[in-house]
Amino acid sequence: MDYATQIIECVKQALDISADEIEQMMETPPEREMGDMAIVCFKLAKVMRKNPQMIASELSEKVNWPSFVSKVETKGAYMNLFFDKSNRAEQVVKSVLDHENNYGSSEIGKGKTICIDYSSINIAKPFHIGHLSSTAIGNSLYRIHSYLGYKCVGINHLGDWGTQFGKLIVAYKLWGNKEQIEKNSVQAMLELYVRFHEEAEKDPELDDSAREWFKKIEDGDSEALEIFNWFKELTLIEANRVYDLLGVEFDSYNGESFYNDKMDRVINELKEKNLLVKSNGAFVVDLEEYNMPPCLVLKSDGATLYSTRDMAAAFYRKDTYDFDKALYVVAYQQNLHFKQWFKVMELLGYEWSKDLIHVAFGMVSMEEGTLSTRKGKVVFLEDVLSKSIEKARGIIDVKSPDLADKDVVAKKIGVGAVVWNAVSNARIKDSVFSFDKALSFEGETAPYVQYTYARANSVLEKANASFKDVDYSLLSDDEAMEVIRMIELFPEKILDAATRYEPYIVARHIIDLAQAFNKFYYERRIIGEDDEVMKARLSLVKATKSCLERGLWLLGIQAPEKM
RNA sequence: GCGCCUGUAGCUCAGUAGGAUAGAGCAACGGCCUUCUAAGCCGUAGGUCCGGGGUUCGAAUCCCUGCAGGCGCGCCA
Repeated sequence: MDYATQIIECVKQALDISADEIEQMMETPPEREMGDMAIVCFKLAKVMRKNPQMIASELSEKVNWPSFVSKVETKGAYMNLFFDKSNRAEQVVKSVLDHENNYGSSEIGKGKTICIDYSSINIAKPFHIGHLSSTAIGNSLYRIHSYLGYKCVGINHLGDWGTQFGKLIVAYKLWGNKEQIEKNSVQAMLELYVRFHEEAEKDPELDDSAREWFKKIEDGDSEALEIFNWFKELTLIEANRVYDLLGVEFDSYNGESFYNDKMDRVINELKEKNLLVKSNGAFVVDLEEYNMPPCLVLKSDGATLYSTRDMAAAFYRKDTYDFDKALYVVAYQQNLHFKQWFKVMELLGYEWSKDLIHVAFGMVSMEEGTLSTRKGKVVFLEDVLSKSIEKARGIIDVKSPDLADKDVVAKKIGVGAVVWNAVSNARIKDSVFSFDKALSFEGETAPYVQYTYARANSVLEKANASFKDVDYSLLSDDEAMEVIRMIELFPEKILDAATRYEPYIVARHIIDLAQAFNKFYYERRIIGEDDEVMKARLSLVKATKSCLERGLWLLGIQAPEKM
């Protein structure tokens, strides 16, 4: 039984209220000096018709506190409980060391499946910094949920369908050549795309011919398909370089084109259930009753739309994976889109429509304005990563000239610093991209956590100690206790991150842990102290190291042993 | 016009399902490397929690309203 439930039991015996009510009164004090746990008595004032301060002081005497509570202090309406330090240190540190690689993991997701739709890049378009959020957040949610026992299915819902491919083929046939595309890949495709839009302004006939070529793709024309598939292949080769750098993997690359022949079910069901109405030549589902504009399902020329495809994909995923939840890690610009088709699924009568979750995130813009593929105003993610790695390498050359595997370490740090930008703040926040910020290695950053990790590792390597018969009462100093407090909180932070689909909760927490550790490291000598003290402190170092590594891993960031 | 989101230190952000004196990082200033990695640590300074009402013993947090910014609103995705 954990501390909280034991305390609840004891309080319950002295007071005639439910465990739930007691739990609501409990909280962690803002400052460590105030104790390890607090019970707030304001709420009792009304029921007991006494002032809360008196209630607190009377109650503190009345309750028969469990043995691990070493002291109870009342302060106003607060009863502050202090726990026995060695007991607590032992419980926390041991549980990390006993579960070296899975502290904080659980089985709450056992037998459940979660589909996560993330990254979802477009074919023939650059993999730019705007894709970092979806990719990094999705990857982190994948890891967090896996850690909690869920079976995850990572889906890269490729944008490989639409008239833009007609445009691209037209542009390629008019101004492109094979060598150039082979050589510059997506960059060359992007140039063709940009040129198409420039020329199409002068010559609107280009748009017609683009539509024709897209029709050819749809109809399976061999020349059209050959070019299209070639572009797709080249784009994926390039994207995979970035995914390799990021350490991101997918279980499926089924994108829009995959669902092209799976639309009938959506249309038929909507017809059967009388949800489809004709409006201005197109077919829509009316959502006025739900205070939303109509959801377009079929264009007036009979072609399907984005929503249609998403619904077809949802059916396919439910059939194939039987998910308990399906997450869509997609920018908030598409809030309405998701709200609409989720509602349509509900109207179709599928109770699992409640399991469809749009995990929205904020916009990344450039200092000079928004990103625009059409104008070619983009920053390639690969370039950002390369620059970051290069910067890390430069710092290593100065600070750790004797380090082995400099390039490997530089990669971990450089990539970590960039990924950190996407997973360290609440998803919904907009951000403006700048190299200075993206490549920051100081303060609240991944390199800071990585540095702390490497530091901890270095101590452990030098000391080379055993962890048998540790006297945990030697970890009673404030700095050690603060580290212990952070480690203790780690598991619930992971859970919190999962329920809110917010990786930043893990990120924030490992920063707090790293800060606590660095202070401990600075204030308390580890090696060279009395043998028993050293052993106790080393076990705390080891536990910290393990938590930092797990935390970084959950965010999709690697931890170098040395840096 | 309607809908959704955001507004906390100069800047970037936390603030635990209303609770104790609102916290970090960056930038600024001042300290700390003959001892375990200074990518670090300590200190100083910096706040009308956008404004105004309300609910409550108690509000950055909940409700109403105003302001500012962002996003979205039928044949793109």
